[in-house]
Amino acid sequence: MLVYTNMEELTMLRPVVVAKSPRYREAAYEAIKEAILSGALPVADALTEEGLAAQLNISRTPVREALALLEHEQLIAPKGRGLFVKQISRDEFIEMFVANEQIEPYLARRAALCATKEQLAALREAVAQAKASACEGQVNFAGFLRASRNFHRTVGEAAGNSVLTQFVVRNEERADMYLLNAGKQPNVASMCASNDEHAAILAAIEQGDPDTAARLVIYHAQSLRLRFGTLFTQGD
Amino acid sequence: MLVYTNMEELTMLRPVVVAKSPRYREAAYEAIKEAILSGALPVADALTEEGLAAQLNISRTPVREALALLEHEQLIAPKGRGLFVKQISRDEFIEMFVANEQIEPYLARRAALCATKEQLAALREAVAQAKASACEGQVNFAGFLRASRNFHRTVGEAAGNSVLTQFVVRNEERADMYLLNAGKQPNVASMCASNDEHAAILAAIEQGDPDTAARLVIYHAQSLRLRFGTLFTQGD
DNA sequence: GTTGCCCTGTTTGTATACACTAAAAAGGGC
DNA sequence: GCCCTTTTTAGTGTATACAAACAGGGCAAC
Repeated sequence: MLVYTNMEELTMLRPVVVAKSPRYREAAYEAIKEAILSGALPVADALTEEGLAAQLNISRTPVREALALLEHEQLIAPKGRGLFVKQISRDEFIEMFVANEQIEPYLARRAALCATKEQLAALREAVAQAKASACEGQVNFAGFLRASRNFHRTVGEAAGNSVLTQFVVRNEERADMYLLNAGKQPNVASMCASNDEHAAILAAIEQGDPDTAARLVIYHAQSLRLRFGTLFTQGD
Repeated sequence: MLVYTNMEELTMLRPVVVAKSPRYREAAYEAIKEAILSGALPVADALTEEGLAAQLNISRTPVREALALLEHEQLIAPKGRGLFVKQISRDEFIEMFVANEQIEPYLARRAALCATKEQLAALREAVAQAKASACEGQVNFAGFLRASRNFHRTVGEAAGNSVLTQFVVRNEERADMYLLNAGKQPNVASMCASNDEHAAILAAIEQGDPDTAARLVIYHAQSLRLRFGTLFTQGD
């Protein structure tokens, strides 16, 4: 009862060890979110409380609470009968992109002024992880996106604004869902280029150069717009 | 069972009629959130599931789910044993203030370009409501804050970015909690001045003047900083 | 008087039971 | 064979039951 065993057939949630003080709600929340963000849960299938509970080897109650949180976060949404992994629309994707564009230059600027040694190390680690997922050996798109999110999260933490950081990360989670599920997997070259831009931002932060960091973040956003091509029309 | 009756002694949640399709979770969420944002729930008292359930005349299950959502939203937080209305710290308040400062000029600019007639009417209504709560008759601080939030929410909706709008509104909800509970009630003159600035922003939006709208929003933020006085140090 | 321990009551966290709803499936008329 | 009606059934929403954790108080020992 402490570990959910993946005995079932449908989805493959990553094994999760539940903390000793049993908080199954948290564990279910993490496990389902993880499954969504790694693309393991097909968007077509309904998420039934009972099915998830069986897979996690717990009762419906904490699963239900976890689903309520995920729905609140708009990672899942009711559609007809049942809850489904949310199909992010193109318009929502653009909204989230624009939102982060407004915020991230500020965060990068602050990060260049405030980042600690540990945060710089975490940024280097995120860049390395993304590189490993995209540019070395087998391509792992979900892993690349996760590493990218960690990069942005750490920039936000370094900037010392947890409110903005959480917002940016949640936007990226949902934007990544769009990319994962909308058949928009970019080619390896794009992923590596994006990560190179992260590396450049990191360098500016390391040198404590807020203007360059902000400028590179804006350049990064412009590059992404070019890569996403037809998603954006001029003027957005 | 359809209406919670305020028979109990402790708090005074506003009467809420539950929708016909009984979704008590939603009703409980709205009722508790409403009570928090109107200052009816004292921050000192623990929110017990059973107590709230008794007041709402429903069982613990939907109350518990509503509390989980509110905790996720950081309107309430566990402290020792039990959940409490969250005491927003000065630092968090500043974070939220800075966050909105980054975003609202953009929203005002877009609103000036895109607002519909209905949205302009809603903005006028919000300004009038705030004026009525602050500058006419008995002062109603919670009502003033609610009307201000409606103003910002409508600007966001007019800008056509629901992601940013929700973020801004949630920040203001929590910032207003700080103001409500930290003994920071400004005087009537400040409230009226703030609302006059809203009226000026509205005028710029009505005239379809994005530059002026954005400039006035920035001025509004600066004015708020001055009114909050010692909360901010230079350089934030 | 103080300190440590146990007991008790309260509250949470999870499981389960039950009612109701809506989708799916079976069956019958045309 | 197709469409409409009826029945079944899968799944949700809520209530309740139960176990475990924790706080507080009382009591005894020092």
